[in-house]
Amino acid sequence: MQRKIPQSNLYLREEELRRGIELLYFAYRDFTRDPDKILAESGFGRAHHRVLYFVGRNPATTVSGLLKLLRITKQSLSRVLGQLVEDGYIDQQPGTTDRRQRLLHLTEKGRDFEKQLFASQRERVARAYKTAGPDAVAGFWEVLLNIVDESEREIVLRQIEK
Amino acid sequence: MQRKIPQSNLYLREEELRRGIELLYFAYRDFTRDPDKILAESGFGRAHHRVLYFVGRNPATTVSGLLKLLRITKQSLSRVLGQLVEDGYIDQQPGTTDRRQRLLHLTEKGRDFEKQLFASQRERVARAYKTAGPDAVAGFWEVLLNIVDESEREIVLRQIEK
DNA sequence: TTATTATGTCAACAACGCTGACATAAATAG
DNA sequence: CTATTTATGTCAGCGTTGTTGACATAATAA
Repeated sequence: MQRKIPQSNLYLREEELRRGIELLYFAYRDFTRDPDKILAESGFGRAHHRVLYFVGRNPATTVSGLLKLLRITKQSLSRVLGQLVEDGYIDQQPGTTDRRQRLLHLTEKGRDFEKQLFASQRERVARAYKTAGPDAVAGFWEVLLNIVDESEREIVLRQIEK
Repeated sequence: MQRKIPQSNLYLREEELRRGIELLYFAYRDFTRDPDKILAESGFGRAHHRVLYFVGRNPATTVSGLLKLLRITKQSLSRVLGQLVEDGYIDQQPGTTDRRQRLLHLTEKGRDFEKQLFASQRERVARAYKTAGPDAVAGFWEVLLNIVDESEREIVLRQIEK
């Protein structure tokens, strides 16, 4: 330590940190634009998207599983989940070993809708990946993962390695 | 075209696209957590943060300048900007050439507060940069920039190269 | 049997997007 | 010089989505 001061640390200057902060803001803003538009047409919002997305990715997940993954209150989740169940996008089955649980699955309608939402983001992300190239994409993942709370990283890793 | 199918395109499979989508969600969620906490203590929200941030980064910007950068309605902006002005975080001066304009500046109070907010994100981002390394960071920027709407990329580039 | 857990529900509140309508002062065009 | 456009502000209302707090039920676990 203290031996050599690597010039590469220049990328840790305020300027570069602000660049990351700004790009994260702008990218996230536009990243949510396409699905938001589709959702609005069906009378849903971004929160519905998340539930559809993660139920689709984690079939037979439970309510508490979703709560841990999303880190929102059960009241918030209950509102959107209830609507999705009522409108036939998600279906609930009592757990087999623990009958208090509600195992969540997308219905066919839910799968179709999720596909549509995914497609709207897929294009944007695929284009960005293609333009930037595989090495950049690896860096993109790496930095994002390290921005996640350390206490959450386990959960996130388990999710993205599905 | 069609000659060789590069195996590197594997990184464009659904799995890798979903990984980006998920990491973007989790990282953004946690990325906003620290400032949100500080903001709440002062009775502000995320929207106030953005205004403070971009006024700080673009001294003497105008209301319409902010509107173009943030892409929200003037009514939304007006609400938060008004509070920040009233509470003494931002100060308005009539434009010199065009007296209809309100040139926006952070006050000292505003600068102090913005520094505090920035510090809370700086740590997180700096740690992520350090862990991932400079090449990863370059990729992170590159992919994020390409996720931004093409029509907005000019504006974003101008911003991040300040 | 008692305590804990998984889930749900009712109510209220705040932040922050949005639309729509109207107002004023200053700049600019004809 | 008048008419239009521009920069900004304001009032009112609405929808989504997060929050807290309190209470309820059924099933599991101690």
